[in-house]
Amino acid sequence: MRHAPLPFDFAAPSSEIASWLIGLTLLVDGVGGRIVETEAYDREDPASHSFAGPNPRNASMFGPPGRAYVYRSYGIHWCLNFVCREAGHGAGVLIRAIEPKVGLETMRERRGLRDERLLCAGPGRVGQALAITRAHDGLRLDRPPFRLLPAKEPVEVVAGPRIGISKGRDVPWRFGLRGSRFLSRPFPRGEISS
DNA sequence: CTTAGGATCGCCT
DNA sequence: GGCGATCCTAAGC
Repeated sequence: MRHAPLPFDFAAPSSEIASWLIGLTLLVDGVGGRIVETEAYDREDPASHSFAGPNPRNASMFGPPGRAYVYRSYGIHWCLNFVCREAGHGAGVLIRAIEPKVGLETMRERRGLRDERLLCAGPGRVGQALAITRAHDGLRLDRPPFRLLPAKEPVEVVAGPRIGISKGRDVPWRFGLRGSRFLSRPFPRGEISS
């Protein structure tokens, strides 16, 4: 597939942006790697934090696009999203897995692990490896500490059902880099590619 | 390989 | 009081 040029328009639908992000490099304070797994969420989406309307936790999801929405998962993990659509809409893309490339030792220390494969294989692990906290909530993605870099080569993107949700399993809004060994989980065989 | 339980917080009914 | 856009560890097959 072909990537949208950077900087692309975060006002696009979250399902499109989620697939565009696969293969791009994300750095936070110079640490990170290649995005290999994302999930899209939208307002009319029972699995989305925005489904029930604005509240203090999800406020930045209803803010301007192109910013971070950071939430606390299960009271323990920090998870990073990119806000999509127009301000007030309530859409976003969850960054679920990254192929570690830059700052490997920093990420190993933060995670307390050596195994590269497990450093960023899941949204909570990404948060820990990139030291995401509430302080990042609402920050612009086109400025430090964030950096989003274009892919060097075209990538093959696969899609499938989202993980860890009970409602909204019907839409294939999980996207991944085909064949990557850094996914949080493998994609079901024979899934759609683009 | 799969399954089960605990940690721990914010918003919901 | 219940339930998550999760992860880790331990135990079972």
